[in-house]
Amino acid sequence: MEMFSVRAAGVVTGKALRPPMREAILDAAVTVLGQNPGASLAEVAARAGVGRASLHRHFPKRSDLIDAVVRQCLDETAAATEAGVRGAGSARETLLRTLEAVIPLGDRFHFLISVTSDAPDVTARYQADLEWLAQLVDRLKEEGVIGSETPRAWVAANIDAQIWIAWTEVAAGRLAPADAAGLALRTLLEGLGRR
Amino acid sequence: MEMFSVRAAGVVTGKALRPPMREAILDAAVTVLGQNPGASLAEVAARAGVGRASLHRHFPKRSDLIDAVVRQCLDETAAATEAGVRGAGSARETLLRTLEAVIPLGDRFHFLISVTSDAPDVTARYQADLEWLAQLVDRLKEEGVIGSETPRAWVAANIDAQIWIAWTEVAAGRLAPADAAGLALRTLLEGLGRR
DNA sequence: CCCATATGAGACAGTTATGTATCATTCAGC
DNA sequence: GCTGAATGATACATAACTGTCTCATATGGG
Repeated sequence: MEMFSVRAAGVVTGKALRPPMREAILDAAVTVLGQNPGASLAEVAARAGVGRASLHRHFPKRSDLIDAVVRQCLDETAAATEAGVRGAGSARETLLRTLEAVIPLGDRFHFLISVTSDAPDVTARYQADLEWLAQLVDRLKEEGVIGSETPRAWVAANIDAQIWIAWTEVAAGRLAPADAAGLALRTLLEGLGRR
Repeated sequence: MEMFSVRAAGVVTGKALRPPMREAILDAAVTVLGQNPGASLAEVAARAGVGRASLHRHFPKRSDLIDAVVRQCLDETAAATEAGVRGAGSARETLLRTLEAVIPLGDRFHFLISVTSDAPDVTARYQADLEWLAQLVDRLKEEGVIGSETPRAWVAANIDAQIWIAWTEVAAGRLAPADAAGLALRTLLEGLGRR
């Protein structure tokens, strides 16, 4: 079992890459709490390969850990969507690039949905993300990619669903990562019907 | 707040409809535990308007309550899909009628997904439902409604997602119940793109 | 009217998770 | 090698939930 994800920024100490314990705990929390929001901190610490006491040193209270994970997930999705927008011309291209960037973060998405945080700035950022998605939907309608009569909420919910489905299928090994975003976009716009 | 759903079978006692406490508890459990699987039994009892001790009289252990709710949800979805199949000719019509019947049970679906039961017969019935859905997908492909190259799991996941999205939108008041199944079917087969 | 049954309220012990504190150990840097 | 900071293990107190029990009450049928 590899304890630390590739994503964790390491500190070069000459030979080995030593990821800070904080990163290992956050990674474990995403996995464990995403799968079971009621999991104990002992489970998170075990998954991270860390003592329970050490977990409490970095995150004194359970809510501190939750908040930190939520914040990290928001940061990652924000960076991913920003990268998706950068250099994209049309709204359709923006959507495709966003799907490509966000689908690998499906577990982050799942965590944000399953866990409720009551920190004011967190909900504000979450609302901002929703607003950004709503504006993308409007642009898609303006371009004629999506029918103007389709409710905005319906479109947004379908985009979220495609992200979740694509990530699940990739994680299950039933879909090649490179094909995920394209299949999701085609399903979103053209459906499953025979063309 | 209406404490008992319309669905709860009542016992006619001359004047009033007096739903058995068991039904009230099961309804409350679907709502409360569906929203937060880690909720305490005290919350379930409060939602049902019942004392916590009375809840334990009907369901001695927490797992007994979970199992009973899962079983009820399976019964309801089975009845709904059976009603959907009855009298439907084509696979496409079967799909539409199934959507019409199942979308109102979206909270049941959500509960079945969010809660894990380890009772052997429950998992067997759950697997049977998945198998039934897989066969429907095959029939849809045979009829040419769905492209034969689309992976079965991808189709099944999309059907589940449409059910969930449609129920959510209806529950939020953003979609008329009568329009839900049709919109879901159209999105499923033709996508959101302008026709 | 009386009685059996079911319920609500409360007390209680057992279990689990949380958060804190202490102590020995390990590891990096000097 | 030495020192200090960080960690792991452990113990502990607290809180919350669970499951059981008892008792008072009400409600419906005979």
